[in-house]
Amino acid sequence: MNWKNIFPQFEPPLIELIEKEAVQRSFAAGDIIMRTGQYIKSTVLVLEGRIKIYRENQDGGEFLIYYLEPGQACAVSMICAIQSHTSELMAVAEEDTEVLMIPVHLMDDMMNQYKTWYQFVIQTYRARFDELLSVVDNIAFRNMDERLEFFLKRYSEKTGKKKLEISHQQIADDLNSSREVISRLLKKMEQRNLLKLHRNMIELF
Amino acid sequence: MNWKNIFPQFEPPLIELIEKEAVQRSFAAGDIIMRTGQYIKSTVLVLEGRIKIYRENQDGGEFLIYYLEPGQACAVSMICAIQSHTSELMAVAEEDTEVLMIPVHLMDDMMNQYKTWYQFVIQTYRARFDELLSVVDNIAFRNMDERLEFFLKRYSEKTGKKKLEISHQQIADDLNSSREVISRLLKKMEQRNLLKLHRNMIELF
DNA sequence: CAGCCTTCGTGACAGTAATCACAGCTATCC
DNA sequence: GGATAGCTGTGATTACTGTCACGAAGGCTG
Repeated sequence: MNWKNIFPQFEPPLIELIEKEAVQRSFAAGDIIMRTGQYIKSTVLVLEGRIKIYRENQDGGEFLIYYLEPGQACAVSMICAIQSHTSELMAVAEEDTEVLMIPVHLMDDMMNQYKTWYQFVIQTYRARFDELLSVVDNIAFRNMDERLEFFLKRYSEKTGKKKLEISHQQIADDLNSSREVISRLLKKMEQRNLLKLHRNMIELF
Repeated sequence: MNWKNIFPQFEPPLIELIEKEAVQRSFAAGDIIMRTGQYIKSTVLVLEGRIKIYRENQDGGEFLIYYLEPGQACAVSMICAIQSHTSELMAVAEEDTEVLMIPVHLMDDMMNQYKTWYQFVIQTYRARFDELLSVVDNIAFRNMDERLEFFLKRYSEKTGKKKLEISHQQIADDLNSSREVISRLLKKMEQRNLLKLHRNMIELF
């Protein structure tokens, strides 16, 4: 696929280098791209699809941090890559996903030689840091009802759809809550005329 | 003061540059170093003392993110600096504090020219990102009692003391909880023989 | 010493969310 | 069509936390 349209900001020599050295790879929906504690060998750029980045704790609980979309990159994989650390996060393909994997050992040179790459990396750091901060905001200051509204809004923006094909259980998992709580809150939102509930689908107004 | 000992990893030409261009500044305990929404003009390196970085919400709630110690730098100020964004966090001197302020406009060149600076910045990003992640872990997965234990442990490590001079109210603020809750939990911990309570002081065992 | 402020202890109550229990409903697969 | 599995709705109960109320104790100041 023609990935240059997805990263139009990259300068031609950088594109050439990536073309030569990077590996393109496909993941099916549900595939695990990176798991907690795994050693990182590549920086991941998303070309197509959607990747869910989440935190996992020992007793099976999970917690959504953010989604990665085409044109975005995994900040963790960059930072870890540069320092050869392991990842502290899980990454799973939410849809069928295409990524470009750039070997770690190229990172240093790329940072030095290609201004557009350097800017992209800095940009990525900041964006992820901000998203992480807004996650903290939400769990620290908001109740589940507000967090749920925020989640649905974000999900709709990310997928570009008003009809969200997602089950209550999945939402509960992402918010580290339980299905019953989410069902009840959704019901209340339906009564407030913010949305309409269907099977396996939530229609936002 | 001789700050070179605090950043021994910097290469000599970088030290010269900083010596020439950076401004050293003192803050008294309690001074606000950076406030939410403020435009950032300098990157802050901590020489002495301790800076508390926290998030503030509209109704006066606050939430501790992390502390900065001598030898550390504010990742936010770096990212924001490079991109001329505003800060989303508050920074307050917890003790009398000395910092070095490096004007924003030098950042790009420093990143390109000084390997040790580049590494320091990357290192800082990663460290702050990780700390932020552990904050998320705590509020997402842990109850107040565990969060309190974690807080006390971290506080003790950061100050290097077993006798923490801090009031229940201050702890409650940092954890975005209330004084009564903290008092009760501390009492329980005292009964479990983990610590001893005094006025304005908590003695860890 | 008397007044005052801050800190701390504790009981009572309320609201949020997690958990358990169970029932109905839809879709799919033999 | 009947069995089965997954999704949804709802009540009852419980645990945790935040809020209100009030009192006691320590320390500071005039």
